[in-house]
Amino acid sequence: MRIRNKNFDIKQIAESGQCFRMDPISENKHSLIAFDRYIELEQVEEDLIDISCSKTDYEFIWKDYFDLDFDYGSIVGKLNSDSDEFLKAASSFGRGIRILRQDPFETLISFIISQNKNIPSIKVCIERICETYGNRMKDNKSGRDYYTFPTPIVLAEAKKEDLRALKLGYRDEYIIGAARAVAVGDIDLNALKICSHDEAVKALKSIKGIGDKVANCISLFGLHHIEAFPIDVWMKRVLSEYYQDKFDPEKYSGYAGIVQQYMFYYIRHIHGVSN
DNA sequence: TGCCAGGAAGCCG
DNA sequence: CGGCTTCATGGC
Repeated sequence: MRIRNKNFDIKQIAESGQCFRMDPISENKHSLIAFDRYIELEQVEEDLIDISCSKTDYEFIWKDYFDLDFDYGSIVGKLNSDSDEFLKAASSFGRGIRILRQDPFETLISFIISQNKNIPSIKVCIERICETYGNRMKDNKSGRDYYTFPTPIVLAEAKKEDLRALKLGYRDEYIIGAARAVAVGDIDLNALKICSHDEAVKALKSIKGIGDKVANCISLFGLHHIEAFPIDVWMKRVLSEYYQDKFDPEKYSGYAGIVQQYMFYYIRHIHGVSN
C-alpha cells in the first residue's frame, strides 16, 4: 500500500520516543509490531511511503494508527509563522512526526517501564515481556517470527519472580498491579479515551508506579489526548535552557502534545542522541 | 567507577 | 507543598 503525505517520516516517528516496537531493518526501511500484526514501512521518498499491508488493513487499521486524517502540516505551518525561534526550528526539523494511536494497554505498560531508563533499554525490556508472555506469530510476507504484546489478563497473572528474571528492576510489581487494575476493570482504558485529558491523568495516577510524567505520556500516546504535555529530563532541559522555565503550554492549547514531540525530538538531536 | 536514563514512592520539615 | 533518598538495571 502506497501513501503520499508531506508530514509522514518513518524514521522520525521511530526515533520520536513514543513507540518502542518500530525498528530499522535496512536503509529507509522499518519494521513495526502493533495490534498483533507485523508490517514493514519503506520511506521511498520524502513524502512517499510503502506499507506492507492490504488496502483493507490500511483503511481499517493503519490509517487510524498513523493518524493520517489529521493535518500535521497545518501545525508545522502555524509554528513556522510564530515568533518562537526554537519551536520554528524544532517543528521544521521534526515535520514528519505524527502522534500514533497506539494500543492503550501496551502504552500503559511500556511507559511504566520507561521510568528512569533510556530508550534502547526500554525496548529490550518490552521485547522480553513479549517473548515471555505474548504469542509467537509469523508474518507470511516477510517470513519473520514475532511476538505480540501480552493481554492484561496474562500479565495480571504473571508471577513476580518470573518478571524479576526479565530484569525490569523495581518496576515488576508496578506492572503486575497495573495489569490487574485493567484486567479486573478498576481502570477502563477505553473510557479514558473518551473522557478529558485531566480526568484520564487523574485516573492513571491512581495506579502505583504512574506519576505525572508517565500519566501524560499514556494520555498522549495511548489515549490520543493531544493536549497532554509530558515533561521528562529532556523537556526539562528545553524549558530551562531555551525558555528560562517560563514556557506556557496553554499557548498551544489543544495540541500541546504535538509541540512537545517536536521539542523532544529536536533537543535530543541537538545533543547528538539518535535512538 | 560514578553518572545518567522519556521517574515515582516514601519520608521529612 | 517542596526537597531529599531510594529503588534495579545497563551503557558509557
